[in-house]
Amino acid sequence: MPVRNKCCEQWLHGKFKGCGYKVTTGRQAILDILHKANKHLSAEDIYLKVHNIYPAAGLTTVYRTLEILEKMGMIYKFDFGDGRARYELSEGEKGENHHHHLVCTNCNQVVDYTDFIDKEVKLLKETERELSKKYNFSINNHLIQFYGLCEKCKSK
Amino acid sequence: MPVRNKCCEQWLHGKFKGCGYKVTTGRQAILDILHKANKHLSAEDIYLKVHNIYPAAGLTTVYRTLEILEKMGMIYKFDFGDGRARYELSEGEKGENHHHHLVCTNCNQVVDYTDFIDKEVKLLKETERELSKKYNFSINNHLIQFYGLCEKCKSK
DNA sequence: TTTGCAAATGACAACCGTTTTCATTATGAA
DNA sequence: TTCATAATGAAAACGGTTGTCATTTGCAAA
Ligand SMILES: [Mn+2]
Ligand SMILES: [Mn+2]
Ligand SMILES: [Zn+2]
Ligand SMILES: [Zn+2]
Repeated sequence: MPVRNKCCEQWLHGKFKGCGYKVTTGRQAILDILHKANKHLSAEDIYLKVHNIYPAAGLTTVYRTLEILEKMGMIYKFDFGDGRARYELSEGEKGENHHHHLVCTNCNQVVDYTDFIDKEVKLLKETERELSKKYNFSINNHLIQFYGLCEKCKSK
Repeated sequence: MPVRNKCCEQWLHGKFKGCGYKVTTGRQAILDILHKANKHLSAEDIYLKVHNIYPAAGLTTVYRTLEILEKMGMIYKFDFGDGRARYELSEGEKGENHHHHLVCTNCNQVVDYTDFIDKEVKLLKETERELSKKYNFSINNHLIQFYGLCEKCKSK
């Protein structure tokens, strides 16, 4: 029953109840792990960490919780090409933590970047608008990843 | 032994031999399917089509051929989130067929677009340059996908 | 053309991340 | 505290992909 982010508990309860979900020990532990992690965790990564502080937890619950958290918009799910999904907190309903990725195709290291997003965002918005019109899509998200070799890998 | 793109055969032979690969009936059939397909095919899609014109072919060979074609830069491999990889011809070494995608999150329809790429390319190049410098990455590819609802799905 | 050998192949099994099943347990409203 | 129901964990199932291995094929050399 370890809940680190006491501040969020009220908000969490409200958010979960609003969606018809119960706030359980396992779910709190998983959210806590995601809050403390600054990396892109796989389901198993999360399972192992949760298991440390709450040994009764099972991998199935991790998958189920991640599924509803994604559905609620609280986390993002990514595929970096290594055969397992990665998860990352979106920091709220509006995705305040939205960013893009730099992926090393050799060692799978992933770098978040937000530095150049301002310029990008302008063009993305425009592109979204034009694409929406032309193809009759209602666009509500995008994925941008750059692939290459990280510092270590390119020097080999 | 059905080879539709006779024109490419010479070039194909050279390209394969240059990489130390043999030109086999199965490989030709797979490349032929990819040439004629204007959609994003899964390994099984390709297997079924190949099987029609060359019944001896097996799924394993499809996977193996796709792997070397990707390594050679002749095809792109994509993940649109439905649990299976999709493949698409890159039309040559330099990837002349590079484009971006619009993905319907409801029915998984995928639309290629190149219309607005010119403007995008300019910014992408700049972003790549800055990211390369800042994070010491050598960038050689990118993935851009917009997610939303297609015409049919948004009207439900 | 024939030969010889390494590369390629196909049937099948194994792999592994994820999902489903089902009997048991925990949550939260009354 | 009680109770209906949602959530859970263990285990099995699932499905796309990869590995194994005996057989076949491409193709260079003779
Ligand atoms: Mn990230
Ligand atoms: Mn495409
Ligand atoms: Zn690397
Ligand atoms: Zn759709």
